[in-house]
Amino acid sequence: MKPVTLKEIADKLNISVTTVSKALKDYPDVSPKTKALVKELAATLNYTPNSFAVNLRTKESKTIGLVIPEVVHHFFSNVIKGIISEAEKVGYLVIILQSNESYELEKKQIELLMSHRVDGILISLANGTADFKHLNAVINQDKPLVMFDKIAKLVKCSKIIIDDQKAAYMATQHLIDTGCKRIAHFRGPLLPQNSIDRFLGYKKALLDNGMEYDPSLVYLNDCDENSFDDGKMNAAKLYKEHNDVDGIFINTDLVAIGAISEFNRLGVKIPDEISIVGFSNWFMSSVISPTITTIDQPGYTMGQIAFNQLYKEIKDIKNSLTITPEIIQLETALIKRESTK
Amino acid sequence: MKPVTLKEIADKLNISVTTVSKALKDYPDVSPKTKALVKELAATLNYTPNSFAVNLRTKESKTIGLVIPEVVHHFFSNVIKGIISEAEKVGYLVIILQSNESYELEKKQIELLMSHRVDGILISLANGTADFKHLNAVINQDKPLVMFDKIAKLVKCSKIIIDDQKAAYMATQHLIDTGCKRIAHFRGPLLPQNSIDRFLGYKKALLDNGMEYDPSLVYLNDCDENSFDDGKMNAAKLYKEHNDVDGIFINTDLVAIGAISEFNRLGVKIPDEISIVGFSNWFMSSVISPTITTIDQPGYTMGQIAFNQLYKEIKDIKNSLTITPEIIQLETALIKRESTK
DNA sequence: CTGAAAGCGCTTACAG
DNA sequence: CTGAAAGCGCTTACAG
Repeated sequence: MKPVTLKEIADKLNISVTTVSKALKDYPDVSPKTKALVKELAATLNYTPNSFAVNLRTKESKTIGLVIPEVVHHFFSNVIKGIISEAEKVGYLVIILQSNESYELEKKQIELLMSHRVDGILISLANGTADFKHLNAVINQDKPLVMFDKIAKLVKCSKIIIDDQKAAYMATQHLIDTGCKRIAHFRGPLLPQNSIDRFLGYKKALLDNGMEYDPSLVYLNDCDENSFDDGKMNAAKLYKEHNDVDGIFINTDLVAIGAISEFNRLGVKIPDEISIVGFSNWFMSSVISPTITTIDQPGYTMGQIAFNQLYKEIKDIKNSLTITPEIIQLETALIKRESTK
Repeated sequence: MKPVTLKEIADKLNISVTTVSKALKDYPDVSPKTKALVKELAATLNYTPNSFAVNLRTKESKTIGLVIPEVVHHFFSNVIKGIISEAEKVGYLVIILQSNESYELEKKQIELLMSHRVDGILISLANGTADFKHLNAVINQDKPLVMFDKIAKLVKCSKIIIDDQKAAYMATQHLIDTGCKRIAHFRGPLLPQNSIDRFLGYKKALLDNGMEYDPSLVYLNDCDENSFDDGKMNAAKLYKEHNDVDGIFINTDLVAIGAISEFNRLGVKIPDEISIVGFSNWFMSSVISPTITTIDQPGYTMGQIAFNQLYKEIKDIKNSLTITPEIIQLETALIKRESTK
């Protein structure tokens, strides 16, 4: 069963394709009678415009691309959900691609999306990304690009973020306020901006409170991920190297869960012997034992706002307006639970 | 900066568009010299074919649609990952839409994908879906459709599933083997085929072991979801109504986690007073306390196989072959952990 | 080996 | 109010 075309409707009604097209789009210069006839026939024939032809004519696909480091991830899947739900409201579809935290793959995915001529691109950077040519290439082709969560400060585009430094400060301050005297930090990978900012927030909180900053208490991950195993490994290392540590601020809840699992295994009592604050408020953190004190990061909202910003820029470019990049910062909150006193 | 077209290349080289097109696609009837010239210029100009035009000509978009009940979901996000990664290998892009477990939305999403003329559709049904017209409409338009995990037996298309009945039987048998005498079942919502099959497996295991099947021990969810709160609520109800129950087979790990949280709150010891087996092997189940005995369900593999089956059918239809629907069943395994003896 | 021509299905500026 | 015509950028059967 072949899809119905404008021509078939036109032929059956003995009018021109032009008139059919205009009637369906409610142009004012078509008689109500013709409009009614056309619309009725279109409905009974189940006509839907051939989007390939429409795309070619209008040069837009009503489709955006999303490049994300990892789909199986509590925070990112919430972002995806927020993006999809907003896109739907305005008839946009979302193509999702993973970078697996790899710069090479991220670059490839961007090129793929560009060659498929999506109307705009949403991206959260891979941890391995340190070069931004592929992103600037998008902007240079007048294609809107919006970054969220994991951004590059040097790329000139809109960014939806949280204040990682402030949130990390809040987390560390909470450890201090609840009596911790020697606080370590699991920093995650080296490159990403939010690792850097969270680290800076941690450090600033220590110094502001007159505490010593000891670089040997900052633990990096081996590779470009933030995994459960990173938490286990760093917890084991910390336990051997710095038995006097009584608090840890950990980059990501998943890593915190790994650390807790290791401390449980070692018989280290949380929060009596060591307090832990995570980051991101993964669902898991509220059901694990002990439940984890963490920073709530509004993934769903971030997705919604990121899409809407991109959509705005798509419309602006269509209307030949110049885009002025915006930085939108979302609020975070400390969620107190059992892993701190 | 406007994208480069074939015409521009042709003009610069003083040859025809036809020849340029053929040269780029390595047609045998173009001289090696011309090919080299064209390819070189195309590369320096950074030419990429306009996919809108290609789609219109070839009537295919190299894009598939995926309709899924929920993105923020451990099992489904693994499936998504499997689908995307396989699609990428053959140059296919994936548009993801959510049904939110609603039949109405699912129907709308299917229509959206059809009107965007994706090459095929992958779907896992919403719990609320009991009518299959929207799915048959896809098939009737010769568009390949492949279902996975949550399927409709009555729709004639390929299906990638696990043997839910057998897996549920295995889970229940494990409870029996570890000494449970009175076993309840949290069944989830009423409609979906895998709820039905898991229930049947549970019942069969009881009867095969000469145990009584008591319908009052089967707990349904209030709405069409499988949530943490369903687990809490049903656990609370069960505790009041059937204090003698010493084992529960629970439809989904997330619900099992809710139940465990409630039993922890009530001071019911797991597995000493009550044993629990979940379903799906969510990551969380391996880190919560107690860790949960469950059925491992290979989401990533299921996604890969589902895409490859769809891809095969897309190619078959392109070659005017008739599709013979296939049912592919994946193996599951019981993962023994602390929530059972 | 090269190219003119038709056509995929639509939209829209223009003429009547 | 209606419609002929051009064109979006490509592919491919056909002619030379």
